[in-house]
Amino acid sequence: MGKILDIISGTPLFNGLSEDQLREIEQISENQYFSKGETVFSEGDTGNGFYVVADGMVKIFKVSMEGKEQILHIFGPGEPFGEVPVFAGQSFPANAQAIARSHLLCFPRTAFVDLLSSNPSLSLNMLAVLSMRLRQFTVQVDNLSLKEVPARLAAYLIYLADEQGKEDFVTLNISKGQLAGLLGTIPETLSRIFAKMGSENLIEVKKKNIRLVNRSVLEELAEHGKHIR
Amino acid sequence: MGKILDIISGTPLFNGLSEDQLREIEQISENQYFSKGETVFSEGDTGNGFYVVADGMVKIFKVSMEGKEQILHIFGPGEPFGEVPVFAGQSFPANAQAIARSHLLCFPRTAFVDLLSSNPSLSLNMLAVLSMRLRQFTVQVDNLSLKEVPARLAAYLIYLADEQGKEDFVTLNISKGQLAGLLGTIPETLSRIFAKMGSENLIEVKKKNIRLVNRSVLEELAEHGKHIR
DNA sequence: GCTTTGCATTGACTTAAGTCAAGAAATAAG
DNA sequence: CTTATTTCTTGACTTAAGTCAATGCAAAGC
Repeated sequence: MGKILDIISGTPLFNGLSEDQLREIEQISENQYFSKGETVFSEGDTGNGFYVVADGMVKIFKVSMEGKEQILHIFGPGEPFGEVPVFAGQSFPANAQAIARSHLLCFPRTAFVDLLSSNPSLSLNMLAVLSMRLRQFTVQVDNLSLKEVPARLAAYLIYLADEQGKEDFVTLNISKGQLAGLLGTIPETLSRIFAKMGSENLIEVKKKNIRLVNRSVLEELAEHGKHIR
Repeated sequence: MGKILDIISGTPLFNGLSEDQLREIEQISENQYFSKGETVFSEGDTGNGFYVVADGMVKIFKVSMEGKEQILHIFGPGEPFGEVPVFAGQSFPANAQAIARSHLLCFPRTAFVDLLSSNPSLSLNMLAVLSMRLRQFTVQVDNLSLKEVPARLAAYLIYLADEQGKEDFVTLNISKGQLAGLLGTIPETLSRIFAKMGSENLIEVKKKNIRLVNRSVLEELAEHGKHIR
C-alpha cells in the first residue's frame, strides 16, 4: 500500500470505506509541507479545502487585539481540520499554524464535495467528525466559563494520562506556553499553578514529565470547577 | 400546504429539497410540546434523535457544580438542535430547556440517518448547519477567553441590532438573567455594566429596550477585547 | 386592590488571575 | 565550549469580576 494511502486509510474520517473509495480520495489529495512556526492559514482567509495531518502537529487558535492567544485545538496525525469553510462557506474562523515540522494532506473543496455526494458513508463520517468537535467545544466553553485555571489544568492532565494510556504519569507533547494558551491563561499563571500543585503534593513536575501523585484529588478538582473554601 | 410541512420547508436545514423529500421528512417527525421552564433533555441523556424548533425558544446550557449557568445557544423557530449524539453517538453534551412555551419537531436518529443515505443534499445541509455552529463556537470561545464582559455585551448588542434589522435600537428577546448566562457572567455584573454604559452615554436602557447611542464606540469596544487605559 | 414571587439593581467586600518587570533555565546557534 | 535566544519561573502590584447581602421593582395571582 502506498504511503499516502496508508495515512488516508488510518484516519477515522475515512473509516469503513472501500479500497476504491480510498483511492479516489488519494487522487484528489495534495501534499503540503510546513516547517515549525509556519502559518497554514489565517482567520479570514478564503477556504478552498480542508486538511488532514499526515505527520507533525498543527494548532488552531484565535488572537486578541493585545496579542493573547487562545488555542482551540491541537491536531496530530490522522486528524482533519479546516472543514468549516468547505461546508458553511465563507472564510476560516481561526488561524492555523504548524507547531512542528508537518506534512499535511489538502483536500480541495469542490472535488471533496463531489465525493460526498456519491459516498453516503463518507458524509456520515464527516458528520461524526464535526459532531465530536462540537462536543469538544461544549467542554471548552464549560471549562473557560465555569472552571478556574487549576481545575482546567487538572482536567487536562487527566485527559492526557488517559490518552497516553498511563495511570499517573504524563509527558507534555506541547510547550508550557502553548499549554497556557490551550487552557485560556498565560504562562505566568500556569507556572504558578504548577508550583502550587507541586507544593500541595498533587503532582511532581520535571520539565515536561509530570507525575500525578494524587489522582483522586486531581479528579475532584477537575470536576468541581471552583475552589472549595 | 400542511402546517408541519410549512415549518419544515421553512427551516434552512431542509432547503433545496423536493416536495417529495420534504414529505418524507414530515413522515418521520414527531410533535412535542413543552411549557416554559420544562426540560427537553439533560446532559448525559442518551440521544435518540434531534429537534427542530417549530415555535417557541429553547436554551442549550451547561451548569457548574455551584449552579452557575453558561448558555451555549438560544434557538428559535426553524433552528435544529441536539444533533451531536445522532452522528457522534453517546449522550447529549449539554442541557436543553424551553424558555418559552415551545412546539418542537423531533426526528428519530435511525429514520433520519436512513434519509441522509439517500439524500446527499440533505447531508450537505446538515454539514453546513454543524459547520456554522462550529464557527459560532469559535466566536464564543474567543469572547470568553479574550474579551471582557463589556466587550461581549457590546458585541451582542450590535449582533442583535443587525439581526433585528435596526440601526441603533434593540429589544432583548430574553431576560437579563439569561443574557448574563449567555455572555458568561452573572446578573449582578451585567447590571453594573448596563449602568456604566448608560452613564457613559453609550446606550440607553429602558427595560428590555436598548438604544445604541454611540454605535461606533460600541463597535470599537466589541472589537478591542480589553479596556484601553 | 393587595400580596406574592421572581427579576433586577446597588453596595461592600474578596479573590482569581492578569500585568509588568526581572531573573533563571534550557535549547539552539556560532 | 561559549554565546545567544527562547522558554520558564518568581515577585510585587493591579484589576475585572465574582460573592454575599439587602433592597427595589414589576408582573402574576388571589
